[in-house]
Amino acid sequence: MPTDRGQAGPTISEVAAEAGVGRATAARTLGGYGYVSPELRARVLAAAEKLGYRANALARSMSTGVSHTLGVIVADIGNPFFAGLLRGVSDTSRARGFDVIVLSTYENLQEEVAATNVLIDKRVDGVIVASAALGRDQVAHLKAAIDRGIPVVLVDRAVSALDLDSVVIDNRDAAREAVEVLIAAGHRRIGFVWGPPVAEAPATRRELLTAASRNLWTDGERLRGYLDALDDAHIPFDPQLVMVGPKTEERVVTEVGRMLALPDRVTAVFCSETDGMTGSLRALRKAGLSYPDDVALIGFDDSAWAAVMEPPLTMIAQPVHELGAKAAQVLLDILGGAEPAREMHTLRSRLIHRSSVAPPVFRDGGVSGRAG
Amino acid sequence: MPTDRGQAGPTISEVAAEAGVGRATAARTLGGYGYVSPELRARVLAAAEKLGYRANALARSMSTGVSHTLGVIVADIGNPFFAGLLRGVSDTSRARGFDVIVLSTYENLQEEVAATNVLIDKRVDGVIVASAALGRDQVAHLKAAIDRGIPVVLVDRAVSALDLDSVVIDNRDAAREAVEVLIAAGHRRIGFVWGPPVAEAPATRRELLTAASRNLWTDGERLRGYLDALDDAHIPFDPQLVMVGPKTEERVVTEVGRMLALPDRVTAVFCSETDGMTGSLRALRKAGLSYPDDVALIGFDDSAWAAVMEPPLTMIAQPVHELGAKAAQVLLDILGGAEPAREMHTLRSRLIHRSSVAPPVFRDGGVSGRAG
DNA sequence: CCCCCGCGTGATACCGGTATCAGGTCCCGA
DNA sequence: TCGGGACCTGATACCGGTATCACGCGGGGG
Repeated sequence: MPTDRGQAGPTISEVAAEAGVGRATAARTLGGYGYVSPELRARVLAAAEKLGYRANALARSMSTGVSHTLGVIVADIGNPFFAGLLRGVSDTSRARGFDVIVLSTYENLQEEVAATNVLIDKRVDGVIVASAALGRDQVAHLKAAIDRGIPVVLVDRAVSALDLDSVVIDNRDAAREAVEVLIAAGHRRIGFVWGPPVAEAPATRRELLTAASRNLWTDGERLRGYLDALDDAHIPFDPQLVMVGPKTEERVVTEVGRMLALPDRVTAVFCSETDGMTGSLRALRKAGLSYPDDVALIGFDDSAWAAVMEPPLTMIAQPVHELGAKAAQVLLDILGGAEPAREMHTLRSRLIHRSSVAPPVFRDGGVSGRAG
Repeated sequence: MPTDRGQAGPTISEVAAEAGVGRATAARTLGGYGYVSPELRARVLAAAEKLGYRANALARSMSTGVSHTLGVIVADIGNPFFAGLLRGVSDTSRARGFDVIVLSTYENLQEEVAATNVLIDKRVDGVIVASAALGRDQVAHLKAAIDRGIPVVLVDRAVSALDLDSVVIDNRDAAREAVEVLIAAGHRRIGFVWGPPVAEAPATRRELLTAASRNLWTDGERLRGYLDALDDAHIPFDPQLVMVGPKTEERVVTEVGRMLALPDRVTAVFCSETDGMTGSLRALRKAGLSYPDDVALIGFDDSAWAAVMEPPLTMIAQPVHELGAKAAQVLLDILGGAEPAREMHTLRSRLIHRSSVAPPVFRDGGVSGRAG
């Protein structure tokens, strides 16, 4: 069926025939390489225009070995954080002529491996990944990509077992700063809505740190920041005040409710993620408490909503767009021939002071902290 | 440099050589077509395993003509609405073995055309697009894709000039229902945070409708729903109560502020998008007003935040994930050989009644409506 | 006047798969 | 014993580009 050919659009040979020149001449003209006399060039261009010629990028990639496509692997494309990051990646790569294939892993390493294979098969030029990998035994898929000559840049999460460029924010500092603000306001019973899914609640600080190292890099860093601030203020660590387990809003509600019901209850809560903040707010309401007087609040991931809450919430804003943009830039530079720096590019987050932090109030019949 | 070959991974020929069989035999084994004796099959498989063979999807696409890749064109990948939609697309297409290239247009038709061309060039098997196109003169790029045999499915926005499958929500009904709720509560001065960028504020209902037809389909539908509800209740339309122009949060703040400052001020506000609601909330606070008593509020695009506001907000929840999933499903079915239905698949949105709607209060020295 | 060189063009070998088809082997029946 | 057919296997022509190279033609120098 010659009609089928019309379907998929004209090829370079058809343009050449139409223009009455050789295939190679048409190819040189349309491909923009080699020399073609102005006269023939004009004829080819006219023929291409007439036929509506568009180069087949697949065929081009076959012979050049470059696809002008980047692969991006994130936990969840539907999460506003990753959506913003993706926008950063997408904006800067499009500006340099690259397109993006996005794959979500839902924090599942199997999916991450599968995603990597898909990208290898599709011969992307480079990969940006927010990896869930931790130990040396979990990075084989990324190593495989690199071995095949596909540069990999990590984003949002560093992976110590891999010596790669990674673009992250100062998670530890950000968490420490937030908790310091809480401490400076006089709080000593500070709950932490954390949430890596661990087998059982860690009882000691050591167990907690172990759990942290077995989980997402960002979570580990934020926990360390929390601990840093406590240590500096000589506030003893209390395992009852950190929530572990899946970070669903429902669980946050019950867990924060628990911390609020403790005899020596929490007077401040620090949330490690957006869902943490909305969950905490529900828990507060359920307990008939309000902020900032009954409990002070700081959370990760600012949004337009946080600013219109009454009172407005003090939040940590991550530079989501820049995170993605920088990752793309580093990767594109490597593709452009730059030597990989294999370093950690740390972007600064920003603590936005609004009105959800106030000093703890000492209620009748109870002391809300050991502050003296 | 034979080392370069090692870089990109082994080819089928190398596997064949390693296994000591012909290229075609290795291809049949690895490609899973034709017949190969168990013995040779085992040898090929072993060789492939040993060499770490992965098929080059580009080469495969070249000869089969299918890329197992879908193209998705949205306004803004960073927008939570599209991010959720994209997740729906991505989930269902991955389940069927398709991957996704995402392009953002930022509501710019030029970008949409460019995006379409990129997808044509990369030979995607199908396209899902939330198009900004309106008239017959703005759909050439989509027609071109279809002419080349690439099926197109519209999502979120229908395009009347194109007879295609489109997956949308009941925008008009949703808007009408929301405004009806406001009217039922006794409101007659109902502001509409709308927002298509029009040259100058339309003074009449007719001008407004004209403006609507020159803008995003969803916006037009929502405007009609607003008007429907007003008509049914015999409430005269007042152009002062609908905000036009770019829907940035800043503009919403000033525009809603204006409506609030009117002599016969607004007692309820209906917002056509997330930014509309946060902007309205800021405007309220600025005016020293609160909801639901001073002004009732209903907005589009529910989020976890709307539920934790105090009082919680009554919102319209769009089935974002389903929107994307359904679009992907329709497209994939067409790719699977199904005849395009060329119909409008309308998904139901849900009005979530919370506590931001109350009857208007009649204040000292002024009547807030003509309700008697 | 002829040769050589350079320029412009077209023929062609890739890239790495798919898919068709020719041909070799082996077995069976006449 | 020989012919025919079924069954495997491998050679090869695509897909649509890129890039190398050979060739023909024209002009300038010896």
